[in-house]
Amino acid sequence: MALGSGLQTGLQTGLQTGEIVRDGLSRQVADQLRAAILDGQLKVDDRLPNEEDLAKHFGVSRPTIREALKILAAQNLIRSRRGPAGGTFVSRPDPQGLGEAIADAATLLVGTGDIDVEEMLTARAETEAVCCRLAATARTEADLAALRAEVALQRDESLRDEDFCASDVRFHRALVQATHNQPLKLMMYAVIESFIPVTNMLIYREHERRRSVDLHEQITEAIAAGEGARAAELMGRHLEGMRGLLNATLDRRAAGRTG
Amino acid sequence: MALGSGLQTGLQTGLQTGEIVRDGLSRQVADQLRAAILDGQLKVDDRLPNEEDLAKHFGVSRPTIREALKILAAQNLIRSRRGPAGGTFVSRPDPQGLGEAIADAATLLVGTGDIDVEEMLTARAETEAVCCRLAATARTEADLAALRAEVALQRDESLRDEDFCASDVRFHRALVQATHNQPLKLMMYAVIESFIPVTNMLIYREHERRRSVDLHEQITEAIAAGEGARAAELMGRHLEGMRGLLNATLDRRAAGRTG
DNA sequence: AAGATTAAAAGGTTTGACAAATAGGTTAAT
DNA sequence: ATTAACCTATTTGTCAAACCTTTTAATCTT
Repeated sequence: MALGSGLQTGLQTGLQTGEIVRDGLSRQVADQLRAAILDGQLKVDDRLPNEEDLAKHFGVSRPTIREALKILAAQNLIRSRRGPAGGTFVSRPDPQGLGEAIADAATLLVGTGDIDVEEMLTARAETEAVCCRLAATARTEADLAALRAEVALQRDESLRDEDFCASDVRFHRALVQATHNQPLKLMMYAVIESFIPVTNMLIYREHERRRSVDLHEQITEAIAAGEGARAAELMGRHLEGMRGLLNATLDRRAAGRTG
Repeated sequence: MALGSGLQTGLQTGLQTGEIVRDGLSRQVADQLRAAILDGQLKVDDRLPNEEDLAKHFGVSRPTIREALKILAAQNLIRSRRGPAGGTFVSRPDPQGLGEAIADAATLLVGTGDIDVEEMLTARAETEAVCCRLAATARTEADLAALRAEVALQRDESLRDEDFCASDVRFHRALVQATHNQPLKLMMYAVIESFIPVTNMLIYREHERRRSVDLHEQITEAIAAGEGARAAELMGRHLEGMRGLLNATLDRRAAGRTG
């Protein structure tokens, strides 16, 4: 779309109405462009006018436009390239990028104690059980192969803890993939990219890994057999085990701090 | 923290190494500041140096610093105030803002047809069933009051469809709140802020609303009675009903397009 | 002591310029 | 004719220096 047509400017400059301004011309410009993208006025891969034209269109300077574009780029709504044939384009929405943002936020939330680990394990247990059930009916052979590959890797005793955790994350990622449900996948990014790493960081130092691998394997085979309920039940047991270990770990840390 | 101490600059300017630069000094500055925040070098409510000092510290210009700060502000990691005693501060992480980002992404995914409505309803059914089960044990009287208030509102036949949908969203929000599980709440933002509105937009024009309200009421009372399984089952039925209506709607639209 | 005035600090915005990357065409050499 | 090197225009990226607006706190006035 050429923009220019439907897109209103209507920015609130400080000089005019004196009404409540949600601070910042760049913010307002970003909001309007975002609205245009979400409304479908600007479609995926559409090219926006160049920065100078945008500046003219909105009646602001180029640095202000650039700040606005940076905001949208930070939200993965647009991307920019230099050169002729370059410019700013509407991005295809990308769950991956969103996952990173979620992971950052969740990391912070856990760090500040705003997220209780107990609650986190409950959320994991419930949502991953859902994935197990759906995966049991929707999984393909490729999905099973991916799950089994991670189990096999985790059986390697010489694997460093760090790599074990990475494999654990991939296992759960593959589990979600096996549901073949895009929206669920989107939601589960919060779990995969942040809750799982956080849990691992807390636990795996003292966790004998074999029990985890055994459960991973049993879950995989239950899914392969189409037994969703059993897979879900195993996942619940897996996380219950973690809950116990986690509490022990936290207790020991608390004791170490006071003693 | 005063910054300056632990924070390395080490930006890759175009003139130097010629190595792969992930485009943009502002991006690099933002990445470093973000890392400092996530590492805990910069704690919540810490004040960053003013923009001019940051520019000096990183060896870039003020507009570049401002772009970097806009990126972080867009991710709700920092906030800025004017005036002396003003400045840029590390924000308390805020699930609300993250939820909006998830909602934006989900809205786009639905808009571009990357999300299948069938899959969406499955995801809704499964995850909201989880909420029902947890809410049945964790809900407080205040939660029940909130749920009942929305049901009562929805009983009003003179309510405009638009307001009915808004109430529907609030009902589901209250349902999630009743689980008293922060991480689950975080995940459910995708459902609440985008999947539900999308579903409503597609359906409620032709939906006799009474059946929905009846189910909402039954779900609420099941939760009040602590019968999580029954609440989950009712929610499943609710969404199954929607699935039928939705297919009928889509079929009719497809027919109207060709005929 | 209470209120009005004012100065300073900080972010917000503008202007104008130059740098770097890159697609595409042009020219020169094979 | 083909290929390689080079130019050129376009667009984002960066910089520098100023000015504006908002907010706070110290100062002055009453």
